[in-house]
Amino acid sequence: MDNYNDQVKTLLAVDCIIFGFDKKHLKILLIKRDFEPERGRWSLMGGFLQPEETLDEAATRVLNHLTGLDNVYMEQLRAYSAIDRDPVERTVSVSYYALINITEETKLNDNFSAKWFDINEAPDLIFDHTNMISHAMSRLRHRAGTKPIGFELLPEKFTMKQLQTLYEAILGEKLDKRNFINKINGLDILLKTDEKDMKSSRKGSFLYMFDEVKYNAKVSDGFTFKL
Amino acid sequence: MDNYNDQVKTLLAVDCIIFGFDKKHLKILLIKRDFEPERGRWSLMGGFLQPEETLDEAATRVLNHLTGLDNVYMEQLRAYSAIDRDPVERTVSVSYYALINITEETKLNDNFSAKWFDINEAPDLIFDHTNMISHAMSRLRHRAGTKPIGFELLPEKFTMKQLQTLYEAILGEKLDKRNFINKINGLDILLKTDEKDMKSSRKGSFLYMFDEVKYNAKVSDGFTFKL
DNA sequence: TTTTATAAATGTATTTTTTACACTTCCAAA
DNA sequence: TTTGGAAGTGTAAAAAATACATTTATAAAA
Repeated sequence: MDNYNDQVKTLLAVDCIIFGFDKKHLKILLIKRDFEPERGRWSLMGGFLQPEETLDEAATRVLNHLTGLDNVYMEQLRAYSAIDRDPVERTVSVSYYALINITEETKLNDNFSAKWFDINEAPDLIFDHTNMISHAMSRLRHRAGTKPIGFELLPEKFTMKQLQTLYEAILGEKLDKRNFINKINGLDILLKTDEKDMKSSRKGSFLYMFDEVKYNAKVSDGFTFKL
Repeated sequence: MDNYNDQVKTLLAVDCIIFGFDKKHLKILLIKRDFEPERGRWSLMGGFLQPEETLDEAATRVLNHLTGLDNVYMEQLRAYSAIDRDPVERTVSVSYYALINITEETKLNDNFSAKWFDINEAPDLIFDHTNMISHAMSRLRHRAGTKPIGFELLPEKFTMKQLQTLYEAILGEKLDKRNFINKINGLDILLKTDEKDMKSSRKGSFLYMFDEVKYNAKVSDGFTFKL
C-alpha cells in the first residue's frame, strides 16, 4: 500500500446541528458569521479538529464553546468531502447533531451572534450546511422512534402534551392524543409525579419524568423502545 | 473562528467493508497485509484520501483496486478518529460498505492476498476494523429491511430460496418460507422469468429478477420497500 | 416404465398491532 | 355557581404479522 509520508493531509472539521425544542417547535441553533469566509451569512457552528482530540471530543468542545453546555447528547452523522465545499481550502467536515433542552440558563456565547431558528424557517446557509441539516433531521426522526432521545430535548419534568408536541415536531405530523398516550404508557418507562403543570389549563396536567434506570433495566432484559 | 492557516491537517483514509454472498453465507473480503504497519495480519482494504477526490471516490477507487469492479453499491458509514487507532501516525478513517455479487469473473488483485471470510468466522483484525465491521453489519441489517439492496449481492437471476437464504444470512435468523415468499410477492417488484434453476432440485425452481424500473416507478408513486 | 426421493410451490386461520374515534372530568376565573 | 377549555380515559375495527401442512414436479433409481 501507500507510504504514510507520501500522503497528503487534509483539513478536518466538525459541524454541529444543534436541536432544541421551545415547548412548541423544533429549533436549530445557527450562528451569524462575522468572520471569513462567508462573513455575514448564517451557518452551523463548527470548528477544526485538533491533533489531541477525537471527532467526538471536537464536536463536544465546539458545542460547549457556543452554549456553555456539557453532557449533551450528541451523535456523529457523516463526513462531507466534496472538493470545493469550502472555498478557502479543501476541508472535510464531519457532522454531529446535538439535542439540548433550552432553558433560561442557556447562555449563548455572544461572539457568535447565534440564534434559534424554527426548523422549517432556517435561512440560507453556507457550504453544504443545508444538506447536513436534512441528514440530521432524517436521522433524528428515525432515532426518535427507536431510542428514548426525545427526553433530551425536554426539561426533566414534562407533560404528556409537551411530549406529544415534541414528537409531532420531530415527525412532522399530527398524532392522535389517545393513541400516543396509550403507546407511551405501554412502554412503561415514565414516572408520573404528583405535580401538575398549571400553566396550560385550569385543570392542570400531571408532570412525568423519564425513568432512565427502569429503561436501562428493561433494555438489558430484552426490551426495545419503539414508538 | 479559527484561521485556516493555523490549523493542523490530518491524514484521512477510507476503509471498505466488502460484503459478498456465496449462495449460502454472507462473506467479507479481507486482505493479508504484506506491508507495514501490522504486516502479516488481516485487515479491511483501505487507502488514503487523495487531494483531488471525494471520500466516495476514494472508496470506489480502493474497491476497484482490489476487485477490478465498477458500479458497485457503496455507502458511507462513519468516521473513526481515536487518537491512536493507527500506531504509525494519526489517521482518521471513514468506513464504507460495499455489496458485491461474487462471480467466477471476480478476479482479486493478487498484490493483496485477499480472501473471503464467512462473516461469523472473520479473523482477528488490525486497528478498529472489527468495530467497523460490526457497524457495517448493523447498517446492512437495517438497510436490507428498508431498501432493495439485497439484490446487489445476488446474480441478476436468482431463486426465491437464494433470496431467502440471503436475508437469513443478513438478519442472522431463520425465516418462514411461505411468509417470506408472500411478503416478497406482495411487494410486486420482482419479475418471474420462465427459466428454472435445475441445480438445486429435480423439480427445479423458477428464477426471478429484480425489476428496478418497476420499483422506481412505485417509489415515486409513494411506495416504500419494507420487508 | 414405474417408483422413489427431494425440494418447490402454495393459502388460510389466528394472533398481534395499529388505527379511528367521543365523552367526562377537573378547576380557575368570571 | 356557572362557564370555558384543556386533561384524561377505553374500545371496536382494520391491518399486519405469524404459525402452520399438503400437493406438485421432476430426475434418478429400480
